[in-house]
Amino acid sequence: MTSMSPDRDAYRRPTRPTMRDVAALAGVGIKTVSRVVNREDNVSPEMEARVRDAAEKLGYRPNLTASHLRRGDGRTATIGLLLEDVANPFSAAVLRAVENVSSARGVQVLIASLDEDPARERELARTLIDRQVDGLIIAPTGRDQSYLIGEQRAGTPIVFVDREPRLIEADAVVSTNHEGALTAVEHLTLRGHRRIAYLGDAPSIMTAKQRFEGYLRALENVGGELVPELVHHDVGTVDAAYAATTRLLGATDPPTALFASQNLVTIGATKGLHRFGRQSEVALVGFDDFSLADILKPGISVVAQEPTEMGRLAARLLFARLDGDGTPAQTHLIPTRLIERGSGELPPG
Amino acid sequence: MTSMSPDRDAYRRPTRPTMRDVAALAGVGIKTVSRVVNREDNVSPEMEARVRDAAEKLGYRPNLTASHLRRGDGRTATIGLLLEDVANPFSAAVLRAVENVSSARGVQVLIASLDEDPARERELARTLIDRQVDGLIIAPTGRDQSYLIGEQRAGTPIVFVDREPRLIEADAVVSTNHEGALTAVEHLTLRGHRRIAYLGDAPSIMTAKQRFEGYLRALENVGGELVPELVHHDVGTVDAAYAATTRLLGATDPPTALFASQNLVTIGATKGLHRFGRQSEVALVGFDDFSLADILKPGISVVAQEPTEMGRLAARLLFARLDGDGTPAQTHLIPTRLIERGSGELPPG
DNA sequence: CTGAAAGCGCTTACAG
DNA sequence: CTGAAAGCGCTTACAG
Repeated sequence: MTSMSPDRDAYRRPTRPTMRDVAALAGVGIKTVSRVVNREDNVSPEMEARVRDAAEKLGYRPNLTASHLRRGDGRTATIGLLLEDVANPFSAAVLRAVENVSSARGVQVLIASLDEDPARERELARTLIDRQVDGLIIAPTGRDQSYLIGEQRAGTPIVFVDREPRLIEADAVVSTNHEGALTAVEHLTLRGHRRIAYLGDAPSIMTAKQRFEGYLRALENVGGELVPELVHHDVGTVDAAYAATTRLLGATDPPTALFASQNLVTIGATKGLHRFGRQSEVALVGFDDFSLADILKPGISVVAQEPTEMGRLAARLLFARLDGDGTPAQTHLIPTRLIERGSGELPPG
Repeated sequence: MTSMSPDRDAYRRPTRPTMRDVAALAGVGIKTVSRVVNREDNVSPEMEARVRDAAEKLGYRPNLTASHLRRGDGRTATIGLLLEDVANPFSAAVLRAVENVSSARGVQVLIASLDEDPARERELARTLIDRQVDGLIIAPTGRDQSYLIGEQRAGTPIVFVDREPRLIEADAVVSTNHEGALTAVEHLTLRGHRRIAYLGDAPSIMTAKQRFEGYLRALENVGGELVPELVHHDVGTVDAAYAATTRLLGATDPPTALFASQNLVTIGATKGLHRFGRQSEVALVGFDDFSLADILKPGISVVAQEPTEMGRLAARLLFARLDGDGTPAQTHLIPTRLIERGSGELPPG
């Protein structure tokens, strides 16, 4: 005999031993090997020893993919996680929390970044479902997730994180975006600021829109009016925020305070302020906390989110569905928390 | 007829339509459905239309898991990625780079964090391989990866990233740890520092050991001697580094400079220096760059790594193996780069 | 251009 | 306690 499973010599990938090979070497039926591999009862110690020896000798490893295909529940012990950008600290914290909950259950996580591309969102969601993930956690980027209704009905639970579902009913875990932004900007108006600039993502992104509306509400509450020159939408990166801040500071009538609607934007704004030495003159409150915000001079005041808590809850909700939870879908609001560190407490010019 | 694939009504998961269901509805053979789904040639437009209609009507989605099982090459278009902690910015950057290369090839990424737990490393590596990943990229935590030799021989290519393989020959992509640390500490000795503290991970971690050796070499080069009180091993988190820095600063004969051997440690040391207002007196050079290091006062000088480049190269090497590359395994050294920002240029007290 | 039969590696459902 | 047969959803290898 020259090789196991001889028919497969033509394939590029070297042959791996199968249960059949182990059974043949041990001189037992394939079902007995299956029993030993799966630690089922009703195997004599002698049989078990023979099977284990043979498996060891061949370097046998079970093919989980084949096993899942045949198993009754159709489960693969894999979930999919679609986030904006896994390299963003917020997304990375969500990912890590989801991983922790999943790994405690022996479930693996397939991840992908969407980069604000709705076409990519649909394609990746479909691909993951076609790969038989047991469930999906998604921070959607498009304005319509109705394409997931069929999958949901077909039994794949879907949980939204960070951003709410649109045109589909599903569990969701999101920050109190409107209230958080309102709190942040009120913190500035309370100190007398009226010329408060807004820096944030395109309002097509729901969270950005909600935060912008919180900003508007805070202005309204003090009878302030929207000053178009102070509003910068489509600012979603460190560089864009830096550039926008530079422009704002160079204007004839610059703002006395900035509200930055997400972590990268806050960092870019901070860099802009430092670049022109204005960090102790122009106030700044950011949405979402970030590393070292407390060490800068002044410290950066933020409305902090709870990405770890959000990821953990999203994963728990998903597994609850997989465990049979049939209660109506619900949106879970995770409160934000104002952290005063100095930059948000600076008085107007 | 009340349901498709009637035998499966007993299972918890609602039934999904299969190729058989589509074939039955379209009134064609299952192989014709397979041809249409896989966009093979030799299908009449009429047949194709009937199949597409039926698939659409049923909401049919192909089961990629079953497809992979039967396909000749045994590939699943999935790779595994095992990193220290996906929430660490270094790991997150590696992950994102691997994802970019993979997604361009239509390959999905299964990720997991190892948390410096060798048992977890072995278990997760095995699990991923049992799930039929096409290849594995790993930043190992244990001191022995010989357990992977069998898998490697059986055809699963393995590429190491950040940390070199031990007791197995495989491709690797690592930073010039020794040289980088040497450069960092020489940068300090050149300015006259002799009492230079070391803060870093347990030397059982190869990269930490190499960086520590670079530190030692730099001291030797100026005839300096190792001062045990200045060496803090087993410092791997922000909090631990903060605590160690606090102790160092409170000593009767404190160091004039610090070398921090990774990003979290540098951040913790920075916090410690700021806490006691010593950031402009005690010099600091960190290994691995981090966000906002340039905005702090003084800016934090670092020896920067290239996590994005490392992840990209690791993924490319893996796919080259999958494409048949049979050249000997090689370790690729990615140079580090000293960035002067102020903290590393402070003179000795 | 089309489809029936066999099989991927495993588990289920039985029979002994 | 053990194992032969059938089948998970699909593709391969053929035959027409």
